[in-house]
Parts: sequence; C-alpha cells; structure tokens
Amino acid sequence: MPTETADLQRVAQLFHALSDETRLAVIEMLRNGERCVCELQGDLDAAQSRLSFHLKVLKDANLVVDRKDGRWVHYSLNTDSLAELADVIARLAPPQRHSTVRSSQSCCT
Amino acid sequence: MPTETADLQRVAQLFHALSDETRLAVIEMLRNGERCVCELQGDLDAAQSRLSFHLKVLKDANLVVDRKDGRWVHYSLNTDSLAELADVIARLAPPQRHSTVRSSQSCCT
DNA sequence: TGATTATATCAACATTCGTTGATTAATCAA
DNA sequence: TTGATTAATCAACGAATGTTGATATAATCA
Repeated sequence: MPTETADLQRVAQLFHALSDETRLAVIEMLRNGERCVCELQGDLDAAQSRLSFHLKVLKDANLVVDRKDGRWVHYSLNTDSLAELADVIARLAPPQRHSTVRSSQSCCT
Repeated sequence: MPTETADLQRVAQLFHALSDETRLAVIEMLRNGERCVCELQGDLDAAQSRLSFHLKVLKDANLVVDRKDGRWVHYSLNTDSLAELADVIARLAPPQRHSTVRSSQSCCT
C-alpha cells in the first residue's frame, strides 16, 4: 500500500500542525470539549495574535473546527482528523511481523 | 492525564520529524526492512548531503536506527518509537465518548 | 449613536529549517 | 601505499515559520 504524493503532502501538513508546543497545548485543552478563544488565551498566556495564528494552522489542517457565537468563537477538536491520524500512523508501521529483518541484504556487497 | 512540558517537547520533536515529505518517503521505504543509504539515495533521487540531513533528523527523533557495515550504513525503523507515536495519538483524542459536547458552556456569556 | 470587546489579519522582524556544494573521515581495493 | 567510494559534517544561503505590535472587522453594550 504505497503512499501517494498528494497523500504525503497531506500527511506532512497534519504532522506539521502537530509539531509545535503551543498547538499541542491547545489540543490538550480541547480534549475536554469546546473552548472559546478567550479561555485558551487565559490558560496558555499567549498573546492574542499569536494564538490566532496557531489556531489558523490547526484549522487549515482540519484538526479543529470553529463555531461563531456572538462576539466569541469557540474551537473544538475535529475527531475525524484524529481518526485519520491514527490511520496514518498505522500505515507507517511495518506491514507484517517478521519482514523487518529480511528483505534487503541485497544492496551493496 | 495532562501532558507535561518535557513531554510536549518530545511529542513536538516526534511530529516535526514526520512533517517533511522527504522524511516520510524515507520511512515509507524502511517499512519493508533495512536499507542502506546508497539505496535510499537512488530511489529518492536526493543529493547525498540532503538525504544525510534528513536521516539525522529521523535518527535524533529516535524514529530510525543505523547500523554500520564496512563502508555502508544501513537504516531501519525503530518500531518502539512508532508504538510511542501511536500512544501519543491515542492521548490526543478526547477521553470519553460523550464528554466532547458538554463541559464548557461556562466561558463567556 | 459611540465606546468597548473578541477575534482575525497584516507588516516587520527574528528564528528555524532545508538545500547546495565543499570538505572530511573511514573503509576498501589495486 | 595510493586512489576510489560511502557517508557525515560544515558553511552559506534562501525559504518557511513563528512572534510582535498595529490595525481592521464584527458584535455587543451604554
């Protein structure tokens, strides 16, 4: 099951979105449900524009969804993309049990 | 189960290592077993120093291990860190089924 | 209406990351 | 030995990313 190029791009985007401590902290906070930006800001003590930037990265990667409510915007995890992620990881791992050792003594001898 | 700061750093490192298409392609190649650098170089048509750079990132993140054999160096997946990764993803997901909606109508009303 | 609040966007800048070409170190072959 | 080969490292550079402070937009409140 070879990974396609378009697929590689998407996978890279997903991992990139998760490769920053601030964004991981945001996800951590969203695990227990929806939070509004102001709450996240307080708990993470991140400057407003900085947080907004990171939320955009997460949203562009489809890891979170936002919901506008009056002047507030609430963010929550997109569980679909977390499932996608689990699937991706599964596909990174070696296919069968005993194939890891074998297979390529071939190369350069 | 709150994620510690040191832990966040490690998780970010892991995801960062996976956030590049070249490195993902390398991992893809290693799924079927050990490969020597020269093989990877051929199949990915990447300049020697470029590939070396990416292999170092993967190795620093403990995602691959290397084995020297004469003039050649063989790389293979570190299955432990793939397991670690699966665990990390599991911990990103919301804890229980029905808790996602609840929990924070509290914020700003 | 005008003032205030919540959030997004922008421009400027600093930092990090990835690429390239050159050099180095180690191993092997003649 | 000497020369060739494999791979790591380094320096220089450009590109991408993240931060900051300022401004813009939209919603609410007085």
